Amino acid sequence: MAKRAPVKKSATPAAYTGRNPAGKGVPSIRRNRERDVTRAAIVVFFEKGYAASSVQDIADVVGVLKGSLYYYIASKEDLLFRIVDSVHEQSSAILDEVLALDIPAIERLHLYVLRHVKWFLDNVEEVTVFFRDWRYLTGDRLKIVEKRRRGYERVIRQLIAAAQTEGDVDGGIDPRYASFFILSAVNPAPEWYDHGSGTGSDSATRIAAAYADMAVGTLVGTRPRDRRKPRRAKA
Amino acid sequence: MAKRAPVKKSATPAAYTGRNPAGKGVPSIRRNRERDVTRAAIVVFFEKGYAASSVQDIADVVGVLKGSLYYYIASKEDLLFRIVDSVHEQSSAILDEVLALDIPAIERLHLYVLRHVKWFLDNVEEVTVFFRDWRYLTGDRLKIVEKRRRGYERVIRQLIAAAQTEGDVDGGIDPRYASFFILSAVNPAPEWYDHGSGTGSDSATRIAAAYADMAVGTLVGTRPRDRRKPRRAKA
Amino acid sequence: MAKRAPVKKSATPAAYTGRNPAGKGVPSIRRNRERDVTRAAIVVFFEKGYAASSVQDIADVVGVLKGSLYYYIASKEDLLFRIVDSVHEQSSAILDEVLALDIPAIERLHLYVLRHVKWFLDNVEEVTVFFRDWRYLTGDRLKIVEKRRRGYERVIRQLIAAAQTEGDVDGGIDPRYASFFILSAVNPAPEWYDHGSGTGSDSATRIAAAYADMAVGTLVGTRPRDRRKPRRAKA
Amino acid sequence: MAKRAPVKKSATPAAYTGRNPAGKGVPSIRRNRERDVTRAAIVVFFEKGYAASSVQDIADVVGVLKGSLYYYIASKEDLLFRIVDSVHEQSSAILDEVLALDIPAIERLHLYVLRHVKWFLDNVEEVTVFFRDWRYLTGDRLKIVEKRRRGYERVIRQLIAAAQTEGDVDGGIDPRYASFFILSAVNPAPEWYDHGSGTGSDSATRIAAAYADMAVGTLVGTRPRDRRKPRRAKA
DNA sequence: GATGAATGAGTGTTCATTCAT
DNA sequence: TATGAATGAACACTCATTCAT
Repeated sequence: MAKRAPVKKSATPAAYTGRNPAGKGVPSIRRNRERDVTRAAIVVFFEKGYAASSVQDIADVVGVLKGSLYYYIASKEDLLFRIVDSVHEQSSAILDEVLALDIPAIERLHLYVLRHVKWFLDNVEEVTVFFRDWRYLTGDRLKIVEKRRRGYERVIRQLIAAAQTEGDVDGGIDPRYASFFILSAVNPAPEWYDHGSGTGSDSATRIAAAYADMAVGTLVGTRPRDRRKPRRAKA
Repeated sequence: MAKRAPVKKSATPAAYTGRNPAGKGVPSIRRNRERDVTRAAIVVFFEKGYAASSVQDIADVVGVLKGSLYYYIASKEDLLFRIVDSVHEQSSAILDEVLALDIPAIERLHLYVLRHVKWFLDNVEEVTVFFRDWRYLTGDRLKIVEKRRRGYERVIRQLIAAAQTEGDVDGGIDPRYASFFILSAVNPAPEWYDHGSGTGSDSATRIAAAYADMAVGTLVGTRPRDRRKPRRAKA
Repeated sequence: MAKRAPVKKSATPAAYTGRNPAGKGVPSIRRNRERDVTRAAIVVFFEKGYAASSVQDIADVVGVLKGSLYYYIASKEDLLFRIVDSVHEQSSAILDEVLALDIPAIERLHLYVLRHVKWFLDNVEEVTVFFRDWRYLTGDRLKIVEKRRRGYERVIRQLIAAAQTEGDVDGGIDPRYASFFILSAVNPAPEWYDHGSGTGSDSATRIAAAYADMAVGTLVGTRPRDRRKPRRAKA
Repeated sequence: MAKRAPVKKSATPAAYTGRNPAGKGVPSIRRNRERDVTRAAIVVFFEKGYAASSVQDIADVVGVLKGSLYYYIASKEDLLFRIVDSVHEQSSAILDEVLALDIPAIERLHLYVLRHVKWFLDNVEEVTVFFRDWRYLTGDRLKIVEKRRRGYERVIRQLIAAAQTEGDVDGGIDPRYASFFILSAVNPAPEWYDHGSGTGSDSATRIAAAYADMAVGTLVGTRPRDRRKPRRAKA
């Protein structure tokens, strides 16, 4: 997964994204404390929601005193931003990769939903925090995230419009609504998936496939036609 | 009348559910304070989220002292429950009405999504609070809401299954995933709608129609067929 | 019971002590509201303690709105003072009556404890409030009560001293300590009596008799006699 | 160390029961803050009563901000429980010590009252809080204390019964009433002692001796002897 | 790096009291 | 007489943050 951060201007140190070569000579025990803190934040935020989580909760999970956390973080919101920022990058990477492929728009869309949902289900906690709690950011960081979200939505919209141009999607469909619809359907997936029923976790791939099919169906289903449907899931 | 009353003490006071005869002769200025409080809570919760809202915020909007609110409410959570409960009843009413119709399942589904989204867009604030913040309820009230949600999802699932039996939906679709998908797509609608772009509010009906079409498309779109599509939106 | 109020300067209307001839012509339903309020206060204070009781609690018992209570009372403390004042008068009456008898001091003491405990057990609630919560009075009212208590203790002390003079009580006993001892033993009686064990309420007379015997025993038991009495204090 | 600790969390932290080695080298200024808080609570509760005391009052005495107290305590009630618990242990220790002696029951009783009152007078504040305010505990802690009290009373009762068996106490005495009587007499001792009159504090030993004598007198004084005894109860 | 202690502003909630009607 | 509404001060408690050590 090639990284690609269109905005990148975060206070986020390189170390935290884990992409430094694990510093030679630096005792690895040390370096991981920072990741531990982020991991703990993800778990706690996921379970209680950002607003209802306390710094103490996170300190408890890390196994460190509350005050000590401030060696690693600047503020509670800082932690949220790290998570949001990291998830954004992963998400963008997936999108970029799919967009770069030389296949019909409708197939790119299908593939994108497939990979997105799969990735989502494999990273339920942090991605849920991302989609649920980004609103609690403030100031510039909130603006950054809002901008990214709009950009993201725009790309999907363009993809749908392209599929229309290519004749695979009903011209009567409003790409804007459709992108809302699909993104909305896809994002809260783990909420149902995880708690709603006892669906085993190994079915992540199956769910992703079903979602991809349904997303495409949303677009093509309203058009009276003969063929259609790209790369179907075997399940 | 949420105050301590020696006689009756329902969690859902008559006044609030709107079932009192609205006392003739009583100056309307007085009678509405209770509604004012609930309205203020809806607005505040909608804007800041339940967890980040303070009772003070609500008092400020109502224009009374913080402590005075407790003449009308038992607790902050109480306020949330009122909203959630009220929205639930409206939502159920719509569903029940549609379910009672003697038309094919696929058409009931289409009609349901149409009305649901329309109602949603006409009541963006409280419905958003409902879908976003119900999680912050605790104890029995949380259990009640969770139970309702599961029941709700089950009804939609059965509707999809019925449409499958009636031959209008691809048998390969998993009704469980499909109900998740559609509910998820539909519920956060106003989130995009309201903030995402400057879509005029009079288009609520148009949006609802588009959503209904897409929802049905999700189900039928993956089935190779000729006809289909119930009651289409003219847009 | 002849009344005897050495201080009497209370806001307490005659009606409340119940000694008015129940006003002819005055609808008795009316007049009793005031007593109801005092009764309710006794019950509530007894159960929760003065400090932990709320005016709302009392209003609930009376069956009236909180604000309405203030037609009958000036303040919460006012209610406490009424109770304390009333109990004081009853208590004084018993003491005065016994003191007036022309019998040996030791017998007056025995009789006094007998009647005091009997009266106590027959009026557990208000008397308990009296002994437990008088401390919560403030200002002049607190001073009045403290003064009465000291006077009360002085009378008992003098009675003991008289019994010493009459040769019925060991001269080595300090009347001051003895009066403390006996009053202390006697006052919290209902606390044990009521809750401690399932002693039937009809045994009030029996208990009173036992207490009277023990109280006298306290004084005469240490009198030089043949053997017994372990390790005596040199004082 | 009453703060949230990931590792251990006893209701009775070592420091407070005084069982930690009082860390050599650690500046004593630091170590005592926790005790300071408890001491302050004792003083404040003693003077105003638990229910009428505010956490602010205690913070004022300690000389920290109200919120800072919560680094040391979990709740206001927690503070009360610490006091009650500590007093209970001291009290039990005295009782156990005396019970273990190989002397007649009546002498054990005499000695017990002697030591109990002496200890009481030497720790007036906390012991008064113990006897006066334990009722304000709630839930399990209340149950614990109630159970202990019953156990305590039972032991005294058995001691009296033993003294009866050994022929030192009148068989006509009801050990239950007698234990009530003596415990009641003894427990509020400091209440009179401290405020009632200007008795010097060095007389604690004298008072204790007098009380011990009177307590024993209570039991032996009613034993059939030559003359004396006015109007006895027939029971 | 990490601790232990403290801060101070804020939280939701309670409650005695007042008062126009 | 009694109500319904509001007040405003106080309450117990929380928490993100700071900082000397």
